[in-house]
Amino acid sequence: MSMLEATLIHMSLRHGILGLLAEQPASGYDLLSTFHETLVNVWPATQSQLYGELNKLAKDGLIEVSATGARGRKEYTLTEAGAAELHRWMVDVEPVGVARNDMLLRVFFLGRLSRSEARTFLEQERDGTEKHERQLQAIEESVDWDMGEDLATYGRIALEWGLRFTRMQREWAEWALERLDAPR
Amino acid sequence: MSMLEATLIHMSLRHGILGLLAEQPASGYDLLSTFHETLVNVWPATQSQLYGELNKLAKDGLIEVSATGARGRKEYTLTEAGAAELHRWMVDVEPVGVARNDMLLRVFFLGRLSRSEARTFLEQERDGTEKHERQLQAIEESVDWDMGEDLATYGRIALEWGLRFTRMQREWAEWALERLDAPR
DNA sequence: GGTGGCATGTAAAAAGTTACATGATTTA
DNA sequence: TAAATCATGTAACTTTTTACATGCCACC
Repeated sequence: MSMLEATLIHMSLRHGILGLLAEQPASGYDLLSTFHETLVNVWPATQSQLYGELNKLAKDGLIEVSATGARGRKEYTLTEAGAAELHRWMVDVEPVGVARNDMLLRVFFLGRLSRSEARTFLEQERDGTEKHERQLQAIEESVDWDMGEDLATYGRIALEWGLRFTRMQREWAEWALERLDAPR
Repeated sequence: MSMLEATLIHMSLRHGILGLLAEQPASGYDLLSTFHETLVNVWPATQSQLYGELNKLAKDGLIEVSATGARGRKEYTLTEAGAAELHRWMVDVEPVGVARNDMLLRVFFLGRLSRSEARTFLEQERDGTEKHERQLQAIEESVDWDMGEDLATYGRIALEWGLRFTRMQREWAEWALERLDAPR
């Protein structure tokens, strides 16, 4: 694969790391916390994947070790090449959007279940979504969004997506349950 | 890995195939059409993946070749074991739900862009979502939903999710654009 | 006789998950 | 001094994508 082609492929974990390091230098351990705490609903990453990608990014010159600390800690900093790649991904690469929804896949096949089983399925979906909705509401209320940091400013906008998504999905499940009882 | 554990892992492509074969026997080619036409927004599958999975499913006894036709066509039928596995997945396996959204990941990093670039990003998102919304509306209007088939009955419920999702996301992008111009 | 659609497959690489593995440092 | 946390890595496997590969059959 040529260098030109290499710049066109996806790898959003890579860009998630670059985006976080654009805010401030961090270790793999630091980044893992952020992926688990802040980005878990948007781009989950495992420890294994993260450490592997950090080494690849360093090898590719998009990040570099800017400090070493106790316990083998390596603090990474974004390079100019890394900042350029982040910017390119932000403005030139069209988002893929959401795909693959195993809940909706089941919905297509609800005809294989009894009416009662289908109702239980949709009720569980409604309740699970409502639970998630309340978790997001709790985050909204607990975080200080006026702190002036970019990640908070735009994190609030991402959270709004989640709040609207969970409300939408809960209402959809309620609608589907009504339709199930009066399908025709 | 034991047989017991094997029944607990994900593999929704597998269950997408089982679900479609539960409606009626079909060849890989038939199934590929359905994945591209009906399930593309829910569970995309490539030709390569599909044919490979069909052979695995046959080997595992969840489907079987019920007829052969011209050009090497193999028509598959769901076995009892396959129907049982489909049912198990429908009622016993909790949906994973939506994860990984590379559009929202970019939103977290919008602070790295100029105000103008960030606005362009959100406008593109709004316009792209609106286009998708209109495509789904066109499907809703063109399909005969009263045909009495399960896949249509529940496909309509899945489509409703898409209609509500695209409306939600378009409205969210509009909200985000307003907030961008009056952020504080 | 050529084109388009029907029909199935393999190979290689990328991306993601789970489990295994090790060790240092801080804090109670 | 024991437990919790910090800290990084490897190995095996699964899932998904992209590209390559082949050939039959119906229709014009």
